[in-house]
Amino acid sequence: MPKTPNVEEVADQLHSTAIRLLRLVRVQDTTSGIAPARLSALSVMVFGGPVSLRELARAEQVRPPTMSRIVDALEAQGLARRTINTKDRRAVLIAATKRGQSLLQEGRARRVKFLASYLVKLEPAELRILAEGLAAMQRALQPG
Amino acid sequence: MPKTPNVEEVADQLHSTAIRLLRLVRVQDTTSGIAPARLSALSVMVFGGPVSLRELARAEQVRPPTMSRIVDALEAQGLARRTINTKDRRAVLIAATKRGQSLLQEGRARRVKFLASYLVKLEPAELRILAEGLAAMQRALQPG
DNA sequence: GGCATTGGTTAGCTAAGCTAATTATTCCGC
DNA sequence: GCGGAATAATTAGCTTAGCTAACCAATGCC
Repeated sequence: MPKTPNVEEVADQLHSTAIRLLRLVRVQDTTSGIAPARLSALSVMVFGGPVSLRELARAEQVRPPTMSRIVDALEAQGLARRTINTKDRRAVLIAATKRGQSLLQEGRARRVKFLASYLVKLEPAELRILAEGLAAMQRALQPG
Repeated sequence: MPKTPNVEEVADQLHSTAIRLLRLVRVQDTTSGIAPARLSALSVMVFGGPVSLRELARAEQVRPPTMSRIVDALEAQGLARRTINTKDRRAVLIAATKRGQSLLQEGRARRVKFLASYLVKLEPAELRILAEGLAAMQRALQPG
């Protein structure tokens, strides 16, 4: 029976491994031809559905004026669209276009495929442990 | 005996969990009063020792001119220092100052502590699985 | 109906990214 | 050991991404 690991130490490992992992997959994004901040904002719309600009800004940890210009750029590239919110005409509803959706999905698939190419080095048992650890982490990060 | 999970699916979960995790801890960096790109470059020096500008740029996936100015800023803030490399006088050696080191370590500690505050919600058995999964992931990401 | 609140944009700044061009070494071939 | 190619860094000048302050438009509430 292995001894229970120290929480701070696990957090430390987790932190640096996450950094390394994203640094690794980030290289794949250069192919997409879309700037990181825009890609990230687009991803929020694609996975969360139409959102107001404020929500989008909050999700991206950015101020509204910053997001306003990112959305300008996404619109100019035909990847997102502002639509009027009939419930509250102050707010806009921002949604990804078809093209924005597929572009994001392709980029994401590239990242995931690339990451998977590292995971195939693991034994089935290791992969299973990784999947279980991941599930535990997701529970931990859950709000509440 | 649980069945062996699908590699692509694990990669997918891993990817999105890593994104979520870093987005979560990033909030802690606002306290440090140092911009993200600088903090990240500083971290490379602190953990890897003195490096040339090119190495630093490569590590950060950035072009040399960009890194040159980040180092300018770090020097101006008294967090890093360029020293001459007597072996190759074209190149500079960039190192964190004492103050740069402690500033980074404090920031890192804040992030880790914050992350740890989520992990305490886990049962000892879950934490152990997480630690094992993490070890597997580190093996997978290892170059080679 | 008037006024505070809320959502978004505009203006104007700094920081962070890029390419192209310049300068200073180093390396290499002869 | 000299001259040219290659390499390390910086400078110049551009775009994108971040910010605050100021503004306009719609909502909401007494």
